[in-house]
Amino acid sequence: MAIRPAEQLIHKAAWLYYAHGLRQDEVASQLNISRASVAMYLRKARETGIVNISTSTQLFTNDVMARNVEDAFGLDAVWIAPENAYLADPSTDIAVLAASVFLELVKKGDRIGVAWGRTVYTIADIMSFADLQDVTVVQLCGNLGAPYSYRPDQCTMEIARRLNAKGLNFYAPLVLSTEELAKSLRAEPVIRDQLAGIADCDLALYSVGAVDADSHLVKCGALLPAEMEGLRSQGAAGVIAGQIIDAGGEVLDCSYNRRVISAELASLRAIEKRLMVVQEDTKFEPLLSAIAGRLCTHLVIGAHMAGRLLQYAEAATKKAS
Amino acid sequence: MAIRPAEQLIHKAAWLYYAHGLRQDEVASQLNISRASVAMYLRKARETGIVNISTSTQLFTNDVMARNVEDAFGLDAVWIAPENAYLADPSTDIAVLAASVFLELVKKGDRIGVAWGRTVYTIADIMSFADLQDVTVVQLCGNLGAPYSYRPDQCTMEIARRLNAKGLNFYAPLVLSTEELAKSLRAEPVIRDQLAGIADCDLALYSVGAVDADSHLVKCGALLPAEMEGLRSQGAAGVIAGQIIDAGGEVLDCSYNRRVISAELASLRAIEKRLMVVQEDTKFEPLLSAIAGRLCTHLVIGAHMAGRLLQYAEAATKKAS
DNA sequence: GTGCAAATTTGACTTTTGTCGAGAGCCGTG
DNA sequence: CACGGCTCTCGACAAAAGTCAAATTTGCAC
Repeated sequence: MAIRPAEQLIHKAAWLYYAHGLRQDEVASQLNISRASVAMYLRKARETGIVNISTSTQLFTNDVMARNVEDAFGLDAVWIAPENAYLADPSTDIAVLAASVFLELVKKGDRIGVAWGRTVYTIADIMSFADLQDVTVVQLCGNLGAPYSYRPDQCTMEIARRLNAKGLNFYAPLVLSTEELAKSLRAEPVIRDQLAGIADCDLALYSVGAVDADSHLVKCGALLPAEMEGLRSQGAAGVIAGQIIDAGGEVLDCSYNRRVISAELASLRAIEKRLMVVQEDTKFEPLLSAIAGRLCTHLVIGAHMAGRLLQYAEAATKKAS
Repeated sequence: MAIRPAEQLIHKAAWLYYAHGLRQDEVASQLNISRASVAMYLRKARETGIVNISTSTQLFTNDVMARNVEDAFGLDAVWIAPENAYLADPSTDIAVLAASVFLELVKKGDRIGVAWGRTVYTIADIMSFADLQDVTVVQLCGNLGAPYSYRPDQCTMEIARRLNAKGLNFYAPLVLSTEELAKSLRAEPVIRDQLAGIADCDLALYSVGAVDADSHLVKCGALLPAEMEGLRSQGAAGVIAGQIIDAGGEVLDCSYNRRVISAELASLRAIEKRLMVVQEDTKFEPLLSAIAGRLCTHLVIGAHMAGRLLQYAEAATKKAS
């Protein structure tokens, strides 16, 4: 794509307006266009990441509670969205915060792994645009036709689009009907390369799923409610990138997991920054499992969840002493 | 400085407005303050770097001319401000561009070396605020009481202030009256550490000075016009961080240079990214010397200067063939 | 060339934002 | 405790930015 003249104009308008601080009508007269056009160009500039407006997330890290959670669970960084707060929809607040944190963690040239779920898609949806060069977004797990609009490949592609980055999709289903087929598929060069490339990521973005009938795996038909219940009694504690993990944060030994095409937990752990975002309060145990399995170094949660984590940590300390 | 309640409010207002996209009156009602206060908080948020508005400098790197200059002189990156352009004051444009480029090059945790001069001070003055954590700004050369408001230490401190970074000043004059004194001073632990720390910088920001009666060195009384003229006939071609360099970009062997307290050129060359900004068209030869001495890897200049550079490169190529 | 659809641009209008002086609250001081 | 000096806050007005339907241009197939 060559630099179209329109693009040039957007750049110039954005430059004069944001860098030089001219008013829209001044920009308009400099470029010999109407002010309305300038307004439109500026909107496009914001939407395409030519200008970047980012707010510091300091407010949320400076929180004493965040520090405590970091210390108690040995995490690199924790952000806590105040839930009692002044917003209509508190769960959106976590996603907005997560999007800001995510953008703050991304560096030029990074390779980013993205998993799938309602949370991740919400983040992708509200994330502002940026113009990162040389960034690659890779999908962490296979695809699943979802009844909703957030399929794994869509999460990946949407985030790639927002960052002006390259998106790398997984050309495989998340779960297959037999273990043999899954094994063969994993051996396919295309898939194998994709799986191997996951460990090279600099940053991962995912949430953790609950093991219940409301799970996406159930809603998307990958598992029946009864199967899910069965897995739970076998020790299933959470869902990471489409895989079932136990309370220790390890892959549960079950047929389902063997039929899944997804990132190996070892590959995920090889990623330096693992950003986990948890919106729902019901995901307390799944989150504990993920932390236990060292699947998360950076965490974005709500104030209530943070409270529960600290309470849990305190109880554990007391018992130990 | 503890987090004052006002600061907290600024953060919240900025967060609701910029991250959540609420209108000012909505923010006002959420926080139970008047809309006028919100507007004021938002201005403060922008001024203190709590929110960051940055425009992509792509427009200027994508320029064909910039690419040509990069290739012709083996530079890592070149930005060219269009001088024929739509702006009242073209020389400001270079400084504004330089400030944007500078902010784009700075990374968290960086150590930044800053020299001194009208250009550098102009950049510091128009640079927008940012909230970089763990950034250190160090002064590249000794101090000089200037008749203007841009003393070396002020350049350093102003940039540090804008970045919300730590500023490290040089507690020494730029030039001493005897070589012996300069030598002793350089051996002082405080000064020695400072000088040694320069090579550890990740980024340097400086301009190059001309060898004439208009030079800062003359205006600030470090050198008499006649002395400057004398140095010129001895091969002086430019001024870098208060030192005289020859056409090859090496330190000129002269008494003045031996009396100066400033970064060694070898230390400067050890800095990965050396951002040089040249506003005045008269600094053509000095710039060539600086490039010859590999004192610049990243360059911000005006279109006219770029034209002269390319013309020069072309002539040199022709002569060679 | 001609006609049509899509994209772009514009002027007029509405909404949102910036600004300023007045007034309220706060604190150390005489 | 009254007094200035200080900062913070507010209401009202002016300025700027966003929006939309209509007009214009552009691109393209025929």
